[in-house]
Parts: sequence; C-alpha cells; structure tokens
Amino acid sequence: MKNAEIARLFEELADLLEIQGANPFRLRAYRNAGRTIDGLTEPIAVLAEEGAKALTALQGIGKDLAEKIIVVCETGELPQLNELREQVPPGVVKMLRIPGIGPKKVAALYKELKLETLDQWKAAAENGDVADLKGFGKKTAQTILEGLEQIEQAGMRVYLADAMPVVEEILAALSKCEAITQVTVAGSFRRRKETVGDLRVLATSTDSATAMNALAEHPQVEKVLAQGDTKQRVRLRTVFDGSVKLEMDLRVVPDKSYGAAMQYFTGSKEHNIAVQRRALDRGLSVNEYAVTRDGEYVCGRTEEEIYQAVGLAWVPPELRENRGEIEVAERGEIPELVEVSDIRGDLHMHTTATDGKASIVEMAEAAKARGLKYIAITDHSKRVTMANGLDADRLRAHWKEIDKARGKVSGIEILRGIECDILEDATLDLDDEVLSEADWVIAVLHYGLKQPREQIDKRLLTAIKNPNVSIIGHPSGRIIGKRPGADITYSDIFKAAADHEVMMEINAHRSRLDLNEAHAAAAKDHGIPIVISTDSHSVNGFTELQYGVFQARRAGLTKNDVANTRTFKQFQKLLR
DNA sequence: GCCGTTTTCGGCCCGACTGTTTTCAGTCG
Repeated sequence: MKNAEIARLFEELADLLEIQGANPFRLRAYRNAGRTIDGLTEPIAVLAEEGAKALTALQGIGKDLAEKIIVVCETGELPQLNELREQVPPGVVKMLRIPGIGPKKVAALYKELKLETLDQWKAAAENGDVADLKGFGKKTAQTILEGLEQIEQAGMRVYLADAMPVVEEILAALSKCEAITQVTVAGSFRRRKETVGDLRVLATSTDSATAMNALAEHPQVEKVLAQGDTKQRVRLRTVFDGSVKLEMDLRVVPDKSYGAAMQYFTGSKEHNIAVQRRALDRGLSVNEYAVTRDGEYVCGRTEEEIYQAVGLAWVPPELRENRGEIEVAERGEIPELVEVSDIRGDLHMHTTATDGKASIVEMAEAAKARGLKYIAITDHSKRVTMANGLDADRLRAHWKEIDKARGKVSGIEILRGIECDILEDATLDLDDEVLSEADWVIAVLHYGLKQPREQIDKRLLTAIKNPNVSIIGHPSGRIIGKRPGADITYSDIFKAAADHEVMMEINAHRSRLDLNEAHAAAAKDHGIPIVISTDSHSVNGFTELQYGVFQARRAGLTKNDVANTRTFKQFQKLLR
C-alpha cells in the first residue's frame, strides 16, 4: 500500500468521526497523521516493520496511531474504519464537501431525515423538508442545492500558474483604488503551492467599504458571496480547467495590523498553530490584528515583528508548513532560498525535430533573451513515436544541427542532449554507443508508469547505473491532479543516484513540478545536485522556470543545491 | 488522538460572518 493510500484511510476516519461528533482534537490528530504519512519519502511500511518506536519518533504519531499504522501495513485494513463505514453511508460523508454545510448539519440531516444519497438530499432541499427542520431554513436549503452542483466538479483547485495572471490583474486594479494603501495576496498562493483553491487577498485601508466596492465592481468578480465590516468573499468569473471557478476572500485591516494579517492569512494553518502555541508559552496571543500581551498591543505592523516576538527568525512563506521550519527558524538557520534570477541554464527542452514548436536557433535565441547562459537541447528518443522521437541516426544528425547553431547564436552555450526513455523492460531506448557521444542525457519514464514498485525501481536503478546518464528527468511522471505518477522507493533511488553521481530534475512545468517538494528536499539531503529545467516545447515555455524555482524553494533548496545556478564552467565540472 | 524539564491530566489557535435565532451555534479559513 502506498503512503498516500494509507494517509487517505486516516483522513476518511477523521471525516466519519467528525459526523459522529467526535472530539475535534482527536480528528486533528488523525488528519495530522495522514499528512505526516503522505509527506514521507520512505514507505511507512518500512518504519512499521521496525516497530512502534520508529513510528512514534514521527511528530504527531503516538502509541495508538503507531499501532493502527502497523495494523494497516500488515493487513491492508483499518478495522475501526470498516466499522464506521457501516454506520455512515458514503453519500453522507460526501455532503461534508458542500461549502457552508459542516459535520453538525450533515449529522442532523442524516439523523432526522435519513438522507443518504445525493438525490435524496436534493429532493429534501427542494420540497421544503430541509427548511422545516429546526435550526435550518430556506437559505440553508438553497446552500445545499448550490453546493450539490459544485461538488459534482471534483477538485476545486487549479494550477498556481493558471491562477497567477487572474490574481495579478485583480491586485493591479485594487492597488489603484485610492482607499487602499497596501494590497497583497496571502494564503497558499503566497506559499507557492502547486495548486491553489480559495484566494486570500489582504488590503490595508481606513475605509473598508470603499475597498470592498473596488473588488465587487471588478470585471473578474461574478458574485459577492458574503460581506461584513472587514471581510468579503466573492466568486470569480474565470472558468479554469473547463469547470472550476475560484473564490476570493478580501480582508481589510488597518496599517498597524498588516504584518499580523499577512502572517495569519498566509498560513499554513499548521504553521500558524505552531507559531501561536509558541506565543502562548511566552504569555502572548497572536491573531490577525496583532501580537498582544494581556490584551495590550505589542506589535503587528510587519511579519518580521511577529516572528521576532515569538523568538523566531522570519520564515519564507514557501516553508510555512510546520515541517521543521519552526525549529530551523528558532536556531536562526533559515536558508537563503534559490531565486529565479540565480538560474543560469535550462537543461531540458524540445525542438521541431520531435514535438517542439521552434528550431534549435529559435530556442537558443529565446533562452539567451531571458538571460540564460547555457541550454541543453533534449529531444525525445524513438520510443516516443507520437512525438516523432529520434533514433541513433536522426539523433546524430540533430547534434550536427546543434553544432551549426552554436556558430549562429553567440553568448550562449548549447549542449548536445537527449531525453532518453527508460523502457518497460529496464533497458534504455538508445544504445550506449550513441549515448556516450552526448553531452547531456536525461533518462525518463514515460510508459509503464503503473508497473509494480519493484520494476519501477529496477528501471530507475538501471538508468542511474548507466555511466552515460546525467540526470533522471521528471522522476515520478505524475501530472498534478490527473495522473498519480510511478510508485518509487525514493530512498533507494536517491542513495544510488548519490553513489553514481546522477543528478535529479525538478521539472518546472506547471502540471509536473516533479520532483515534488518532499522528494526534492530528500534528494538534497542525499547531496544530489538538482537541476531545475522547463521542458520547454516552444519559445514561450521558458516562463515556466519560475514554477520550478517555487517548488525548489518549498523544498528548502538554496542556490548551492541547484546545479544550474552555476556558471557554465562550474556546471561542466559536475558532468562526468 | 497527541503532548510534556513547571504538567502523565488538561490543555490543544482564534476571530468573522451567516442563518436562524431572540442570544448563539455552526462553519470557515
């Protein structure tokens, strides 16, 4: 069983218990455990085999959860969950996803009206049964009807990169509003998560009504969903991914609360809980308006003040996930994270020789225009027939074209590369003779991603041990929100890569971001040089670079951890 | 459920908004 599957069991357990009115802190413990398991780079089963002690060493895993994890790893089942599933039908759990309907209302409707399926919920909301129930009314019935339509569209999150232009457009408009002095986006957007759900915008103003009107009247806003003195919620008009519409919160606070609000609304929730716990230890209280002591304002104008008040160095938003950054900040050892401007080379891109849209020269010119000093042209190998992949003869001819391009474009180095498939039988798509002539070989999985873990590991290990392979590209093969990616024993792969001096890629494409942040952090721990590349298929592809850098930052990577921040000369020394 | 060098019991982040109420519970972030 994969870590993600085991994590999901604990999340489901929490959902079911929530409907039954269980202690909210117990639910949090289960959800934290799910999150912890999901974030591990090693299979939790390996720890489970070592015994309860290895498990309780993990943050938030105690005696009870350790036992449950061991049972799951041994039997593939969680007995307590099976019992609960019989008590609460799946349709009831699904109702928790309706915005505005929580566990108490779900429980009441299930108990009083015996509503079990989506259709029954819809009928009861329409015929007045819901509205007649004590504590319910017409508005709640309406909320359910609207919500039922929404939850049909699973996964209300969109790629950060897709949301970015819309958010920037709205922020630009708000910053022109005279009533607004400062405006910024917080939430998971500011933390540069791979995907974003609700957008959280923060403004300072002495006239919140005018500030909120500015957002309400923005052409991007379809509907104002809620509005109070300091908080407004709207739905945006833009349709993402065919069906998803995002909602945006605007919070308006005074200047002296800007830092406190930034800190508070940037999250993550888990990070904030840790910060606020530290505040309590110091006799302080932190909320979105200020740090206070006995109700008296201590600070709140800047984020730095907030962190200082609780004895921490400022934490970059990308690291605020309560995955150890608090302890690092306490020691004053927050790393200087890599920045987009640090990147000097892009080592994964395609041309018209396979499925790219531009020539070698056009790609080189475009890369140079973006300030890059070196690139690798890495078209597909022959297995990728859909993309017109290259065999040995065409590849050698292509490299001759690269040699010619080197003469035409000055000021940028061009490596003769190849993106070579690792076939299902754990051989490489091109033989060693031609691969040995390359400057740069990216080995990748494209096919057979659903093979069992043992075979996937074997394929990756074979590639890593091949002396011609420079790097493993988009290691998991996942497409965010659409395809899970191969089942990999990362700890084994990273060990081998470190031994054989093979690098690992962070593929910067918005839908890949592969390695993900947990695995990139683990690769760094193994001392493996990481390369952030765009996998560009056109001259516009280079804009994706920033998303790869965001991913690297969330993994805690510094300039030094990223090989393509080196000068070309230094980078060459890393090649074997 | 987890956690602890002031604690092995009693905490566990906290405020805004809505809807259904006559003072507040539920939900959300």
